[in-house]
Amino acid sequence: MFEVIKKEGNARRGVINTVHGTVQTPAFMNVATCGAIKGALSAFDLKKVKCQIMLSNTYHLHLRPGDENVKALGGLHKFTKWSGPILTDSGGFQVFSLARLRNITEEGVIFNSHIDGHKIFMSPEASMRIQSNLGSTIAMAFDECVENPSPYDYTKKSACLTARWLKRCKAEMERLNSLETTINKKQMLFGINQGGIYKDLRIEHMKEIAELDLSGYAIGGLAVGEETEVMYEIIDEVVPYMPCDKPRYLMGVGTPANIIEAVHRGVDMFDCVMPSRNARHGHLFTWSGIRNIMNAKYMIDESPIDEKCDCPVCQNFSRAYVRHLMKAGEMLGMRLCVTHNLYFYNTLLEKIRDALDSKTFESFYKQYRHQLSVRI
RNA sequence: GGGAGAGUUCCCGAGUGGCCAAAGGGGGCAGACUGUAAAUCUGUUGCGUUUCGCUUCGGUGGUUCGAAUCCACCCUCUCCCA
Repeated sequence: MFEVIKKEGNARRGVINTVHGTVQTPAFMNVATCGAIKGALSAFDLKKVKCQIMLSNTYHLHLRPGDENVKALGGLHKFTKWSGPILTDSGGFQVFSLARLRNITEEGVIFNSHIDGHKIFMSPEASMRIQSNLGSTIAMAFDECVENPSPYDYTKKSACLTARWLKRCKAEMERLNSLETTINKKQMLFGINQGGIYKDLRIEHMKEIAELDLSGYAIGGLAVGEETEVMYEIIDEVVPYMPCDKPRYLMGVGTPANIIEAVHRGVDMFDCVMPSRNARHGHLFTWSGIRNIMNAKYMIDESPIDEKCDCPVCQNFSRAYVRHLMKAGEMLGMRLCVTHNLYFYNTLLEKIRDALDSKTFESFYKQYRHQLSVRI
């Protein structure tokens, strides 16, 4: 399933083998919450931006078009025409991010749909059933994500609940994978570490879930309010307790600098809405730093978004043109920006892998850990 | 030639004696965004020596303690009648 090929310090170069193909790690997962990259990119476009693995969302696809319908249509791969690996997030984060009125119990969570407000019940079993219907490559455990900082006692209670839920997720997934009608009978399950900003809770929780022998382990509940340095400290504390022979996934992170720092600390997988969302707002990542293409200074600038980038956008269009499209509200503007940013992220991870392959990651780390955050 | 109406800040447009440097949009400028309720949200948009001063609501003059707001004349535009 997963193999570490090379190591440099704590950083790891690996391969995940799945029924939908291999993922070279460290890897960035391209976020297609509702089955499409926001900014009008399809599965065909994902190939052009060097995407290895796509991420979609249990909650969103459950609400529409409905996971039963996706199953009837042959599963998410056939539906979206993305044939590579897909990871589905469990909906746990949505409970955290969009449910003001929610009721969390041992059994699960009741909260309101963001579309029409109707009551939704989500539980470990329900999340697993939905993800099984979607037929994703990797299913995420249904967890509770607490904001940082949260009180110690609440965080502890929550982490314990997430651990109990994980056992239910595993049991339900095994049951579903054994059914004749299941689309992907080799669906993998990743557990999620929680514990807020408390090191003892994080470690205790990680030790407990590591025993379940899942396909991979994620660090959740970070980049949700705490200082960046605190996030790095938590990663440093937790990684030693994560199984060496399983992929490590830092959920929802992050900036290019965050990713470089996390790889340095032993993380293998990432996902983040930042490259796509920020692109839609004209905020572009380059090898020289961060550029807001909407700024007036690009009005008559004929150079590409990034001179060092060989993406289709930088190979063809000027800053002035992209800026114009964005200012004019043309859909193409967003599409080009999202294309560039995802290409940049996927290339960043590719360069990280190349550096690990050639044992030069340490110098790569020193060169880029600050440079990519500079505003230009 | 006769009648009616209108001219407000970059644009549209509200304001009809003081609480008006002037609502609200748009546009401009800038910022935020981390398992996507986000093509969203926030700030700013006359000048300056900035808890205050100056200039500004078509122009000129006037009334008033005080005028974008009232009066007179002028200019421009729109519509209706000849």
